[in-house]
Amino acid sequence: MARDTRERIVAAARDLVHAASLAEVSTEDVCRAAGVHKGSLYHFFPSKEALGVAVLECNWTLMRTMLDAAFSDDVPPLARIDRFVDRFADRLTVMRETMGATPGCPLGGLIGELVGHGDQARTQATRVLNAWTQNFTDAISEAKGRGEVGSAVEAATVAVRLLAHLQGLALLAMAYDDPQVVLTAKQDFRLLAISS
Amino acid sequence: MARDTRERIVAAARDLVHAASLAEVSTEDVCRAAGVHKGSLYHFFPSKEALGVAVLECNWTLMRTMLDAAFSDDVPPLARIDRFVDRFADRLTVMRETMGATPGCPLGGLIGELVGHGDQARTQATRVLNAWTQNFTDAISEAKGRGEVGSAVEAATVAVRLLAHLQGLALLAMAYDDPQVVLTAKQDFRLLAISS
DNA sequence: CGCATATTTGACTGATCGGTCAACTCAGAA
DNA sequence: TTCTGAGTTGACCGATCAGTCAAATATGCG
Repeated sequence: MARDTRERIVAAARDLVHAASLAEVSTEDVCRAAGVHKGSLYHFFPSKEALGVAVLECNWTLMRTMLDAAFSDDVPPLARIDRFVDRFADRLTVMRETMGATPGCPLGGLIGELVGHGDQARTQATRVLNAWTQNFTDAISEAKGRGEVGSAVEAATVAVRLLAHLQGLALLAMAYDDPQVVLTAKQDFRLLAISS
Repeated sequence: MARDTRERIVAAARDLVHAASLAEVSTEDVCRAAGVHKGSLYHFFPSKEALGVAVLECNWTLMRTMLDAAFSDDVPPLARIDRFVDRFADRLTVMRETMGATPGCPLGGLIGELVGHGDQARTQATRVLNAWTQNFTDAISEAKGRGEVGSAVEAATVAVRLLAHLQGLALLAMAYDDPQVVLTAKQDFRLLAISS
């Protein structure tokens, strides 16, 4: 019927997978939700795993959009990080209302699942993590130039820790069904970034 | 044949689940690995989900042992935390050699999966997280009494952040297939605990 | 229009899933 | 010795799984 079939499949899969996991969602579930038949799914994707990679790519595009908006340089670098945390928490809150429960990080959860699934999936997973880290690296680097964080700080190293911290908070937010848990990241990031 | 059948089932399930996820492991896989028949599994467990809860319980017992050893008061409180991180990393390293890849946290991964699976599972998951957090809370509280961390620090609040940080680092360790990633927690914990 | 290609259909496969069941074994109590 | 009940067996169930395929249809181009 339409040219957007592939996108509809990925979008449906994204929602279902985010509410559970790739392994818990069947290709038939995805087809039903997308209003599409099995053959169409396998016309666009060679395997379920490939669909999973496409979902990760889709989630990364959405995250990329959020990152670009939050990290734009209309405010000082550390404020950008705060802004990102706020929006990340907002998104968890919205999703909590949409589904019945707080989901985890749409990237972290899928990455954890795909990492043990072959080379392409693993490569894609680390690529996404590296790209995400880069946003933090840039912001911290700029803050360092402004003297807002100690000069002994190595931006790239700290950035990895910030990403890890956010991922862990997202897991706890899911476990306690409380998106607000991640907001503490705003203070925590400063503590992790200030000294080396 | 033996009275330890239930334990063999749980142990087999634990290994398989830790190397992948509960959803990716079938009851037949578990039975094969445990040298047991389907009926025996369902004699001890009413459902696959109940088996998952038992695996979480088993992993928690193992973690409890590690925690008791690491947090014994023969060294100052902050050193206990360091010791725990070292042993946690050691365990990931051993498991990396056993399987082909670095696994995530045996508790964190399963908790993330069980949280969306009904009341009993969710309750168990939060109970484990709370009990784990308590170890950090006690150590920080004692360090506070000794003046090793700022008096403005609320131990319980900081403890949650430490656990979150460790969980996030475990995810990244899995993604990058490098258990050493979690070792940075030793420095990070100090930064997170020192001020409030 | 006619033709080639891209997309969609929907029935189909063989394997595997979680779970059930009646029959069987065997240790221990009376 | 007999009885009992926990533990074990292995075949079996209906449902669902990921994936296939030939035929039908839509689309875009000359």
